[in-house]
Amino acid sequence: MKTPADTDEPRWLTEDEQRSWQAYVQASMLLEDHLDRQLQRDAGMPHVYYGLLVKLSWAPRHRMRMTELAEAAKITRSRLSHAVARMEKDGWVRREDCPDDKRGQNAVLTDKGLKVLQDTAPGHVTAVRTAIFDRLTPEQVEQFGTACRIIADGLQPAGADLPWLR
Amino acid sequence: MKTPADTDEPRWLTEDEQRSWQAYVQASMLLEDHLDRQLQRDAGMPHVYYGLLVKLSWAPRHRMRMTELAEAAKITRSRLSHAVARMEKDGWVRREDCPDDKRGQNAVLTDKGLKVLQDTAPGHVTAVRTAIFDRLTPEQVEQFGTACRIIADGLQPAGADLPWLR
DNA sequence: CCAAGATGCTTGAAGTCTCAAGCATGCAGT
DNA sequence: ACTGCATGCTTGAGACTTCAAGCATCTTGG
Repeated sequence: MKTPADTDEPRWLTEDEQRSWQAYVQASMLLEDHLDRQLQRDAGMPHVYYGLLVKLSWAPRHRMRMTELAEAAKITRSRLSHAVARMEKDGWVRREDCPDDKRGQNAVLTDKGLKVLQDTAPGHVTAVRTAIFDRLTPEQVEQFGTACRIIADGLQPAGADLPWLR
Repeated sequence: MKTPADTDEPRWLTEDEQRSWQAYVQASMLLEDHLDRQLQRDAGMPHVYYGLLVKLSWAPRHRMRMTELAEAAKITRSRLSHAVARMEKDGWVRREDCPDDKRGQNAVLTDKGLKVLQDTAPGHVTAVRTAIFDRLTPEQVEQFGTACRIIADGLQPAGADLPWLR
């Protein structure tokens, strides 16, 4: 249960850090819960699935390799497999063999999937805006984004495309 | 699928907002994943459960009413019920009838639970620090915390203790 | 005191996610 | 061409969460 690094007394969080950390944990809990509920109610899908549809809609020809999509959405391939399986049942997404790599699969956004996304987007954006951006000044938005970017960058495997460094 | 409010074209996110939003989504995904993995590996529990043990350890006499605990941790009562059931099996928490309200239950942190928490805390704090606080300036920590607090406040039912207003 | 509704918590089923394992294909070195 | 390992993706089982429903206890108004 202990790694060598843990045996030394760690640097605990300062009071300020503790407060910010608790604020983050609460915000992220409430936010995920809020958006999941909103999307489940209005579109019958969890927030992550919505994100997947969005990524696909942004992609050229509305299709992406599974691994690529998983990385873009920051989820595991396994999770994506299950998610696509589910959305395939709903007819929102279709699998397609990859021409150049017989192991590969493309996830393709269907017309039905696109329509669902278009119908759902306004309500979802409103929810996000109401929960966040209508409450923050442009400066705060920027600061919040900067912090998030730094955190995200720190957590991406140093060279996600340089696996031999890991 | 549409509520009246959705029929008007919504205010889409500006480019800056969109960027901050994507940064947040990615950061929160990566972070939850990272901490869940760390705690699962080192202590056999998901991040939420760790949070519950922490709240209990902070409470007077190491015990809290179920509803109180659920609200503190920003999770549903149902989720808490399942979580406590699981941790009760592990012997980390014990249920106790509430003296003044026969419907009520207290969740009580056991000695074993406290020990698990103490053993786990250093590694977890280090993970949090490495992922976040060692990467942000004190000013950024403050700004990040402020934004999170605003978001969290906006999502708590206006008067969580004033249900008749909802 | 009683009925009716509110509150506190739990339950089971269905949905989702994780983890480890597995299959098929690609690729590098010989 | 062949072996051995890497890569791309899927699968099933078990863990966790959600949702709706349920039971028991309080509380309020008559």
